[in-house]
Amino acid sequence: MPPNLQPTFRALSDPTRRNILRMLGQRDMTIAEVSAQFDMTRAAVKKHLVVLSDGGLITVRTEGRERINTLNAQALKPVTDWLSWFERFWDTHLDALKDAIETEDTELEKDTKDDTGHHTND
Amino acid sequence: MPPNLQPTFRALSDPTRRNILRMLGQRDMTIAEVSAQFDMTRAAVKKHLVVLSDGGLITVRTEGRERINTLNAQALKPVTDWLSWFERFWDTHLDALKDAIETEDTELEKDTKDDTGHHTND
DNA sequence: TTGACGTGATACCCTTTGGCATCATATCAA
DNA sequence: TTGATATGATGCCAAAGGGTATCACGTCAA
Repeated sequence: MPPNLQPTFRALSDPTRRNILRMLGQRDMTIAEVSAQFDMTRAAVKKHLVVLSDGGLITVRTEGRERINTLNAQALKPVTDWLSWFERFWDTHLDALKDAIETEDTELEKDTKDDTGHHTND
Repeated sequence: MPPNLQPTFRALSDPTRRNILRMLGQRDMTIAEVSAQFDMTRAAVKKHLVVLSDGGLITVRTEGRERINTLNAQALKPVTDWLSWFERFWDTHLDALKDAIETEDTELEKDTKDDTGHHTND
């Protein structure tokens, strides 16, 4: 059972945060280093980092008085998995996946309070 | 040059909208049909459909007095492409992609007003 | 010890977002 | 025509989001 997608999708919904992920994909950075790349205060960047952390997309380790932010790209896997369900609509060379897809059809997302699960499809 | 990712990521950031996409992946639906699946007013669902449309994820065609919503899964492609940049961190069997990835390294996202492009990395 | 430095935390602001209620408009069916 | 149906559009509201400014606190280096 995949973890809740919502915090991760939420984290990805902001361009600043997406850019931070790309930056951290190149090297670990302190908050100050990340902040230096943007036209906003350190506090604002810090907020973004918290959201990214909530989404599991980064981890933070303390090193002296610094906080090193590290990309945790594995947290993107549930997102790509969710998206892969739709690949059938543009990708034609799908074969073995069909079965897995079909069985997964009826299970829609149940990751937040407002998911009522009313889907009476099928 | 991929279209702006922001409207698409934005559209995906809400669980109701993600569920709508899954539903439309199974069959085209009118607004009323979509609304029937959720514990919210038609007006609220309509707003979600507008956001999905803004993100290019659905198309709408008029049929009599009805509005048929159709999934446009191709609009997810830029998202998966963006995410694929990170696959190197959990996927090991990457070979030919390495070069393409390297050349793409320096080009971060430029899809909104608040992307300052200050990235002095490299 | 004493600052400077890196960060956490909080309060406040304005805008966006997700929801509702309501009314207007167009179409289908008698 | 007349009424039910399907939708569009608008205004309102509370909450969330993205920023700022500011202060407190631990850490490093003299």
